[in-house]
Amino acid sequence: MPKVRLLWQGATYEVEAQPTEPLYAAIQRIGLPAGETILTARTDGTIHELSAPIGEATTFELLGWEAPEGRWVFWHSSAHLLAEAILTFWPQAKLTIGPPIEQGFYYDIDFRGDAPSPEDFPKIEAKILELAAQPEFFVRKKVSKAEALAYYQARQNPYKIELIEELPPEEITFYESGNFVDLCKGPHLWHSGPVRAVKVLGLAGAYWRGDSRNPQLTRVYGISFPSQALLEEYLRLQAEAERRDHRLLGKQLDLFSFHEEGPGFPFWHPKGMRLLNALQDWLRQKLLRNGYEEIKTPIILTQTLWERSGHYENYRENMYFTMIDEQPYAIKPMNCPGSTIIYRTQLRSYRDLPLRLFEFGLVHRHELSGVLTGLFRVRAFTQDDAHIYCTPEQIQEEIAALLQLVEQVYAAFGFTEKEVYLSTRPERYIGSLELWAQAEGALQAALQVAGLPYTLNPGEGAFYGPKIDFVVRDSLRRKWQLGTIQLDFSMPARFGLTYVGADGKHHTPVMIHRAILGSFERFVGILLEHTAGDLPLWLAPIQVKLLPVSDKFLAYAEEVWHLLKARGLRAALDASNERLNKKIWAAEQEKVPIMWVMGAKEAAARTVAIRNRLERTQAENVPLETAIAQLMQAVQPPA
RNA sequence: GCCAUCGUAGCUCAGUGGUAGAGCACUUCCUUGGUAAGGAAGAGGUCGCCGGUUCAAUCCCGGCCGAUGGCUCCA
Repeated sequence: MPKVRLLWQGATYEVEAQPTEPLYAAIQRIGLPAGETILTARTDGTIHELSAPIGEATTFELLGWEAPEGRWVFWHSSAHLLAEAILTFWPQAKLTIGPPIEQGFYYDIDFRGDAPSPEDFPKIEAKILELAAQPEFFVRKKVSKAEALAYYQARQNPYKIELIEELPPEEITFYESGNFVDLCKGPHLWHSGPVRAVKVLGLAGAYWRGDSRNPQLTRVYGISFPSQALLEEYLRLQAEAERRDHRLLGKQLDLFSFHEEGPGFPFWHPKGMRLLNALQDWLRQKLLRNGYEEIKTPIILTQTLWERSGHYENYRENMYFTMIDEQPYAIKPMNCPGSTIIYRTQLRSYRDLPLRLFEFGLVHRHELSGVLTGLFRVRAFTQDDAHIYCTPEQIQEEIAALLQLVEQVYAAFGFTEKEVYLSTRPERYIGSLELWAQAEGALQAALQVAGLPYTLNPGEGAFYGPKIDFVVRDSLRRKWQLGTIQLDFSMPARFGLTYVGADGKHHTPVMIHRAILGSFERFVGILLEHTAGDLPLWLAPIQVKLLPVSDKFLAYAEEVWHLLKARGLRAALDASNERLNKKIWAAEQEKVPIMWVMGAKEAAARTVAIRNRLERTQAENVPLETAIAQLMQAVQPPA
């Protein structure tokens, strides 16, 4: 009898098995939890259902909830349960497609004018759990095209018929579970037993095949879990994310606002500017220490410049245009063309390279009205942009230095968990194959030297060069793409940039576009959600708030206030005629990290009582000079 | 841009075919209070904008503007 190897939770099992028997039988024979915590399997890089015959494969990696493939299959089967539940209440509904997604699943359904509403969600959820508990076995059935068509013609479902018409006739499969049958290629769970918690999340309009000329369907979103505890954890995270919404925090902390007078264009309030400036000052100093020079280029430049750069051809829909003295101009959507103009102001030698020019450049982009979202998607933003001009040989060293810089910058905000993506030459590209090979090799080598694990995205690079993208995870483990490093073989040539090499001849430099935070506006939004508004001292708009116990001590408080301001500390004074409790409460609402309470004792002894919000500590009778020195120390930004 | 929902005081929200309310914030007064909201009074809105229906519209209808969620995850 042939043997197969099973890998499960770090252990390897060998078991005798017939090629014709289903995988779950072999798994069960050695006492492993097939169909319970084991959800599916992988062999040769493809998912192998537990109910499928073992076949010729000899090694199976068994996958549970922790594996993305495990959840994928879990949610795919859950989508079938959702559809089955819905058909029991809305028998007239026509199913279309119901795939798993990154967080759950959905099913697009034509309800024929009688769609469910959120009040119906509980009964749908209850029905799904009832079906799941039976449990239902997912049985794969190969059917002929004629059978398949007949089935859906009888059910008057034009969508499924359309799908079937486009499928290769020999590859049509149905999945049966309970009384439910669905056209589906799988893969699925062996049975529905592990589905123990489910939530219908919401409804959305979606067009058949994503085309607005097609009928409008109702998309029902859902998510399911193998335990109630996991569902509750998910709901807790959702609620937490809602609580941390940067749009609410921006209002609560009085940082920025949006108005009809400028949709998608943020208005920064005084406290928001303090934060934004602290961020920019810090990064500016860091870049200057790292071999960069700062530049600033105009916001409005002639249209001919953008024609030359290629933006007019490729990016026009996102650009704003204007006329000056009857000449067409454009508002810059990117900073690179301006940077190249500064490069060209001198004859550059290879000795000048690499030349690192950074610009906190304000760019405007016409985003579709429907996608604007707080600071995350705006129509005007400030990039922490830089362009590095170097020789092809210098690429690797420059990238290595950049990787270090990126690491340091992210660490300064507590973004310690990051993912790196390397995108390589696409089908449509410019530049020589040799240059591409050298550049991709340099990026790869730099990543390897830095010991950074990365995901390869073959063919996903820009047409003008390969790139590295950085994605960080915030405190709720949500992903945010921040930085990007893009090699550019196109623009230096388009703008005729050259440098004189050691051989005395002119050469074309390579241009590295790079942003670390991406945009300051978006980054502030991410930082607010990451920290729930509890910004670190070095960024806090108000670092310390002075709370006199009564207005008898206002004079002392004002004196201290001036001392703090003179030292460049961001201090505020609560001079209101309120009780201490109220002042503390108000400062808490503002999320002020440090409060100094001062009353009779303090005024007499020239001390302060320090309340630290984040550390939840209090210190009494701290001499003023000591307190100031401590504070000066504490507000120091990271290196 | 498309679909759905929403738009009432600075903020969060309640409400009605007969020209509008609460809490917080704001102003004034009382209180001078020691670690998360002291008390009282007052002021504040052409109910997003434009048009229509009606004796009468914040409410019903249409258009526009804005916000929110979704819209390339294809059995």
